[in-house]
Formats: sequence, structure tokens, C-alpha cells
Amino acid sequence: MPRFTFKKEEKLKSKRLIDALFSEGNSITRFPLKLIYLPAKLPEDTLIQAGVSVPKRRFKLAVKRNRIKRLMREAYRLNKHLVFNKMQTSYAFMFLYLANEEPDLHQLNKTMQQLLHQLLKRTHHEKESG
RNA sequence: UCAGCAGGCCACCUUAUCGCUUUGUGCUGAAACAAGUUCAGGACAGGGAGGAAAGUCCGGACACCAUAGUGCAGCAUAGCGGGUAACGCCCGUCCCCCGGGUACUCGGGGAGGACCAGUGCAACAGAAAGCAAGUACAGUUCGGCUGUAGUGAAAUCAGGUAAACUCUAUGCGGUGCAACGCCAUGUAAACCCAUGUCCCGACAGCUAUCGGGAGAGAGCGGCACGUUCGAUGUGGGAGGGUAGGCGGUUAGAGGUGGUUGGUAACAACUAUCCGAGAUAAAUGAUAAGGAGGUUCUGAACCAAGUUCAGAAUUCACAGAAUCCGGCUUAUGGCCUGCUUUUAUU
Repeated sequence: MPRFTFKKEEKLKSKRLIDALFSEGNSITRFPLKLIYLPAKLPEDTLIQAGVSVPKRRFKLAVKRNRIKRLMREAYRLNKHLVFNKMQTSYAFMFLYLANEEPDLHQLNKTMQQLLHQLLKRTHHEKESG
């Protein structure tokens, strides 16, 4: 039984890492989510740092952006065990929300699972080829 | 019953599971023997968005720049009096306007100082509303001098207008918690260029030091004064680094009740209660049940409608970022009072 936690240490906060993520990171899109990922050097005992982002352009109200970010964090929290024990290197993640409508958790959960599975495949492939 | 106005209140609730943040308590492990401290982990208990948190439009607190100084410029305010830390806010009152009502009140609104300091502007009508003209008739001391008529609110006589310049009075220094202080990292008082100290005294002399004077230059939002710093200074340039932690940071011009003063805003005293502190930014997610609102259907009652039952829908505006007092804007519902409309007896 995995523990579904998402603590401070696992949140992506460093501005430098985020900049690097946006300029050098690879991405997987599975509508309405987009995952940008990059191998990163993180503090000890931390495998992955993840952040979420909702563009202000699509959602003008802070209340709606907050709500979507909370749902995204929840979806990540409940599904991160899919990748957590199967990665050797540490990664930085950033999830972007692409749609114009507010989502519900079930749909988001499904998308998140697909996204993480695809990520595992992708990283495996990269390792073998590289 | 319908609509309007004024005032007040609420801002879904409960349970379960999984989470986030913060405070406290004790536990386990690690770091040196003890006290204690630090780090990590998990346990238990408590706290965890708003009436507008919003717009950032005013006013303060606080911090730094000089204890924020004088004049000009600039900006703001505008009857009178009071409240307040302060205000452009609030209360009272006078005047004016509008609406009811009616002979005295009620409700609403008002950027309500000054146009006998100067400048400007003025629809229609009119010859003419200030730099250029002057119609008709009458009277004349024969001067286009006087009166009348005509237009208009107002005609060489003044008047209107200051959300027109302006004047008067009063107030206002600037930048904002990304303020500011400390620690860590960093060759970091680094590198390159430009420019920049003299005089007198204290010792017999040089350096250094001390006291006094001058001083290029620089800071103080603009200008002038003034003032402060001032040679281990000042200004500029290129490149590079950091962009992390702690403090500030949440208890306050706080809420509620009572007493007293006051027409009131409010104040004083007293009792009691409460207390978000995140930082790519916590305060949530899911499920079930319930309350309320809305819509639809059915039934009962004399009616507009009300009540009851069932179904559908979880649904207003909206997210703290240093903190307060206001204003403005957005918005769901409930209650009270007044006025109006309609219906029934």
C-alpha cells in the first residue's frame, strides 16, 4: 500500500530549475495535460520534484486557477507511485493545463495515468538507445 | 400580492476516507558521556480565506532616504461645526434643487469659497453681447448728444459662467515589506577607465595622528536656497555571480456585552472573547446524507398565490501576500420598517 503524499520537498520551487525545464525539457502531451520533464540534480532522498501551472491567459480568475492546480496536484499525488519506484535518475516535472474548461478529477486521473505510463516507456527507450 | 427605498444578518452543513500547511506535546533513530541542542521519521491534539480577500482610488501605521527644512513650481480639498491616528471618509446643521405631502414636515440629491483683480467663453433671438458696428421715431444746448421702440435673462450699462484659466484659504517631501536588518554563497573593500587635497596649529623634522578652515565632486523626486557627506572618495564601463535562509510577520486605532457622556458620528471606563501566515504560493479532493434556492409535475384551498408531495439541479461574486480605516465595483439569499400597485373578504 503506497502512501499518497505530496510534501514540500517534492514540490518544484527553484526558479533556475524551472527555467531550465522550459528551455531544455522534453514534453509529452495527452490532452488536456502537458508534461515537461528533465533529468535534474535534486537534494538527497528526493527522487522527483513536480510543479503545476495553469496559464493566466486561459483562466482570468485566481479562484479557477487555484481549483485546477489543486486537482492537478491531487491527480499527481494519487498516481505518482506508478513512476516512483521505477526510475533510477531523478527528474523535475512540470504539468501544464491546456484546456479552456474546468476539468473533473476522474478525467484528470485517467489522463495522468496514461501520461505517466507513456513517460516510463519514453525514458526506458531513451536509456536503451542512448 | 407587486415594485421601490432604507437598515441589519448569513455566505451551505454533517460524517467517512485520502491529503496540504502551521503550532504545541511527547516518542523513535542519528550526531558528543549527562543536561540541553540539532537533524530525520512517524504519532496525538489544536489553528488554517473574504464581505468584498477584488479595483489599487483616498487616508494612515511602519521602514529607509537627512528628526524631511524654506521659497517657487506641482497636486489635492472647498458653506459652517464636530468625530477620527488620518482622510477626498463619517455625523450634525444652514442654504439651494427635485419628489411627495400640505401650511408644516418627510424622503432624495448638491465639486454649495471668490467673476466690484485680470483673461476667456456664451445656444436662439437681435443691427450689435467688447474693439467693431449702430435700424426707426422723437427731443435737442446741433455733440451721432439724449430718450423711446424692437430682440433678449441681460444692451458701451452691467449681468451670467470658476467639473474655464485664475484668485483665496488649507493640506501635501520621496519611495514602498521586492521597504529594511542579519546570515550563507561568491576571487567580492575584486577588475578596467576617468577624475580628485590643500592651508593653519599641536611635536625640532618627515610619515602618521588630533583640532580648525577651505574644498573638486556627490546625496536630499523638479528649480533656487539650504543642508549633509566628502579623498580608504566620486562617477562610468565590461564581464561574472547570487536570486537561498532567518528576522520584519502577524494581538490589532480588534470583536462582543454593559455603564457613563454626546442629537449623532464617536469617546472614556469595565467585563469577556478571538488570533491564517503561505512564498511556483497551504487552507484541498472524493463519496454519502441533509438544509436552502431555482425549475418542472401533481394534489388541496375562493383568488393573485400559498401549503404539501415527488423529480431534476449543487448553483452568486469571488482566493489572503506587511498591517489597519474608508471609498468604489461584482454578487446569491433571509429578516425588519416605510411608500406604492394588484387581488380577495
